[in-house]
Amino acid sequence: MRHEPDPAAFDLTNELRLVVFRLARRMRAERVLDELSDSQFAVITFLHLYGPHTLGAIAMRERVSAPAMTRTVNRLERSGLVERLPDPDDGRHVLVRLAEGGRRVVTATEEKRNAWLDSQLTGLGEQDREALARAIALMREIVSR
Amino acid sequence: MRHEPDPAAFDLTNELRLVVFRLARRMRAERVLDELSDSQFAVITFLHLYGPHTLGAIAMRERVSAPAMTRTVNRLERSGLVERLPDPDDGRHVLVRLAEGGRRVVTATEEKRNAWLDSQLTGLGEQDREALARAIALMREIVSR
DNA sequence: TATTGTTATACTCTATAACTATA
DNA sequence: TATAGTTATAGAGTATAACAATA
Repeated sequence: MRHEPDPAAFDLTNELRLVVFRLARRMRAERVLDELSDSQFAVITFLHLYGPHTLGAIAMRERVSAPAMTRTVNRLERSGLVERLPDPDDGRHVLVRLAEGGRRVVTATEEKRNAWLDSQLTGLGEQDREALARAIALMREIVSR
Repeated sequence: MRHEPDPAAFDLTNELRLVVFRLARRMRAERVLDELSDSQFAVITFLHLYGPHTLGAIAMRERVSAPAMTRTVNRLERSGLVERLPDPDDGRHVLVRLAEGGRRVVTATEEKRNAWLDSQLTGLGEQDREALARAIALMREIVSR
């Protein structure tokens, strides 16, 4: 712990927290399918990033109960966005895999959000881009610890 | 639209999107009260930032229906986190104001999140801090457009 | 008449407990 | 016996429609 608090350092922390929440909120508003709940979208995004996982692993990652994840996966399966597969190594496991429809929703949403964000970043000078790249690297390090 | 896509610019956009979502998710995990739902916490955070608002204004800001906000405010009121006040200017309005208990929850959560984030930022060099400050300014500009 | 908020009703998401199938 | 997932049940969040109070 720091014994002499540094007001400038605190401001940096506090403002980073605020702006990250606000930007995340703004980007989340860029949607492709309004019918898809946040929980459902979080699952297909996770599967798109990290590949097929067992139902329990997804539930743990999303910090919801197994029954809640069972229902979320049921909805996604009925909508054709994910598939259930048997695990050849352990008959108790259910592997959940992104289906073609799910992949399309995730990529279309990513494209829409990137397009919005990109439009906000146009016209940035080289120094701004470098600062942003450095800040992104710092934030990546923080979240991957 | 850009006719010759710039791969480096795209990477910057894409990685900013990803890291902002991840950092927001990680910070959101730093909680004070597990019993408080996301909707409830969003309301008291909004009231803390922007002061008392009518029920309808909060519902619009949070993009939920008025009946949904009525119920959320009911819970918060029963928990002693907010208060309903009459609007002297318009008898149809209900002003919702953060109560002392709500203020404590918001500030304790902010402090916990800032403490976590600050601990992740310790040891940063001057150049990193400058890059971060510049990136924060850029992101603030984006969200306030 | 139009607006603000609440109540009525129905559906979704969530959790805990009980159950089934597999290890 | 222990573990992974599903089903049963109940509580909370959400929406639309109908209503009461106020402008």
